[in-house]
Amino acid sequence: MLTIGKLGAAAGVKVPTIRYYEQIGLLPDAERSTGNQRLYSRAVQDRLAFIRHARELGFPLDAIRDLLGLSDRPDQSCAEVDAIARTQLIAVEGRITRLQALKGELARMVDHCAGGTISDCRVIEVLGNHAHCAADHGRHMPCVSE
Amino acid sequence: MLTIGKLGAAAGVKVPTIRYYEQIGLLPDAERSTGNQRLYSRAVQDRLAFIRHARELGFPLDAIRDLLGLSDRPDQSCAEVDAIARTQLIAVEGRITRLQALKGELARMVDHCAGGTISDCRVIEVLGNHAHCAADHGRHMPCVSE
DNA sequence: CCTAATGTCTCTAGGAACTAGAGGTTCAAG
DNA sequence: CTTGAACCTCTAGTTCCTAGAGACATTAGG
Repeated sequence: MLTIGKLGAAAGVKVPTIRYYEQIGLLPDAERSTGNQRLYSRAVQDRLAFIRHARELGFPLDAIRDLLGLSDRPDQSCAEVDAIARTQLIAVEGRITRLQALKGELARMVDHCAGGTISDCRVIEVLGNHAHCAADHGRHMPCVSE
Repeated sequence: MLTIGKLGAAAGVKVPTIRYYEQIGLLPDAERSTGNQRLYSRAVQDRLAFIRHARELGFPLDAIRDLLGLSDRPDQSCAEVDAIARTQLIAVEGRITRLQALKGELARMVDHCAGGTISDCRVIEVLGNHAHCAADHGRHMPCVSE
């Protein structure tokens, strides 16, 4: 059994964040030592690692709660998880595309910067170009940039 | 010239968010009509679209402020700009790396989920397992954050 | 065994980036 | 000229943490 500090170090999550996750029900109420300190099993460590990764990758806590809820009821069909994962996959691909455009522009600036000025900075155009958008906000809000 | 509502619709940003961006200095104080309503040029629309995209990609407002600064001061010497661009370039590369890791994991989840039940999916393991991380944050090191 | 350092406890408050609401004003269509 | 949508300011709430205060618990060294 791990103390909260060890757990946090192992999962890369700060101690107050762990207590916060418990408070909002994302982690179960921890067992306590005789001195009232929280103790955690390996299973909780996995759960926390999952939450941490999912957060890092942009899932809101509500979505994470859903995913965890699904894996807490292991006899259900995968359809729902599959749908969530597919949706997220498409969004992630769009993000990567746009980040690569931005990366290209930043790299260009760093290259061209040798001794000159930035009069030709085009970062705004690079990310302003909706052609690189994933489908997500293109559908609801038409891209009116021209 | 656009009203705030039109601008918001064009850029996919809610009206109160635009006023908030003005308040914190991310957008310039808008010109006003005779009736005191905000009016926006095409340049502001591009700037707002940029902010929106950058936010979507997970940049904090401070980083966006830096990025916008690159194009706001086109006559400035390269040293400062170069530093900002390099810093942001590293952040972008880190983001891309982690997103590619996520993409792989989501693809894994979709594969494993095909037609099965959740007990086969092992959702927590897939995202919780550090062995599949491209961005290495081993058990004892906190994940690299930007 | 005692003590000092470190870790943990609860609780409250703050911060980032919005978001929603109240109560009032302005604009544009009929 | 009226009416309803869109706008104004201001305050307060939301999400997801993060930091601090003051007190109790655990552990390594002497």
